[in-house]
Amino acid sequence: MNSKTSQAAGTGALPSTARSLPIALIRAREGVMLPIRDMLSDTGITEQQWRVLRVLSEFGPLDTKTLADRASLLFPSLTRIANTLKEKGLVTQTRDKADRRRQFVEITLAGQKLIDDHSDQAARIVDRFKATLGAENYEQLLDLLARLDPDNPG
Amino acid sequence: MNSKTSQAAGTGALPSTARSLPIALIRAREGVMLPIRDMLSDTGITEQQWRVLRVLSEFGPLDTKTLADRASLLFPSLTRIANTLKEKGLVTQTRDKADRRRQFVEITLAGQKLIDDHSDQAARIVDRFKATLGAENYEQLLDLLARLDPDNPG
DNA sequence: TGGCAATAATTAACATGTTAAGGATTCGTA
DNA sequence: TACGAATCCTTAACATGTTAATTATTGCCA
Repeated sequence: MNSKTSQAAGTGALPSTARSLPIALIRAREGVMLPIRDMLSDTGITEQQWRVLRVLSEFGPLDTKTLADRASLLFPSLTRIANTLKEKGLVTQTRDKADRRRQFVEITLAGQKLIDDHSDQAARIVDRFKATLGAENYEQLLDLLARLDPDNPG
Repeated sequence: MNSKTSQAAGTGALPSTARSLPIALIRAREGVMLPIRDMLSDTGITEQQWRVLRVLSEFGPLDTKTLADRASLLFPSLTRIANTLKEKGLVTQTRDKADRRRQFVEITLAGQKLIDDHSDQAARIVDRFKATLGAENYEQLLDLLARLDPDNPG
């Protein structure tokens, strides 16, 4: 035990771990992902793979960089995930003919079907959290979180 | 591209991935951890190892279960992290004599020194985020995040 | 007291996060 | 037009996240 435990806000000292922002973010993410992982458990895909499919479904075929950006994944992760999804037949990957360094990823019919088959259930999960916090708080939470993202225009 | 893109709130449809709570949580965590990882880069320990040391420093010796709880780590992760920290001489581990299944973890002097040597810098990082959002918003953010944690008494 | 359920922790196996290094291709420009 | 810098992506290596199986110990109770 040291001398820096549970201070008031803004004192320039470290907060108690119980009021730590990183830990709070982890716990919240854990709570939010729980029902989503549960929903995905019978599909055999992970939350990250689901995220990639969702982005592709929303925006259409994307180059790897844009896809990584919108799905919030690092390149090395995306490389592996794209390979996995290809093996599962949920996406296809084609090389850009104009710039042979670039790749385009596109969702397949099977991939789109997986999204369609679960979008209602996913929407209910979102609505449940919205109800938990109240619509107004939910929107403000999204805004506050966005302000912590350095890549955000805000 | 499907038909379920960018709906108003509470319509029962999936939101655009740009307003997705899981993605917002990931991005925010990314933004918050960036300066912390930066601070830790010269110590050779990870953010999770830092979290474990912080909890031990705050609460004193803890059994593995309580430690996992307070540091928001799963058991398998904690097992590995505890071994790593032991090898680095930052914690010690002792078996409970009353119940030989249980282990207690305790921070060492070297571990405490690592915390002390960085607590000012860590506190400045926290204060910067507090200033970014404003103290009031910062506290509300912590409260909203806590309400998404199922293990929370709220 | 013998045996089975419950608990604490570890191990295993696989996916992802993270940083650094390496390949392939393109671009800019001297 | 040759060549070095920049870009896109992959691979490598290690740490963590996640789920399931396993081990060791304790507790319960017939």
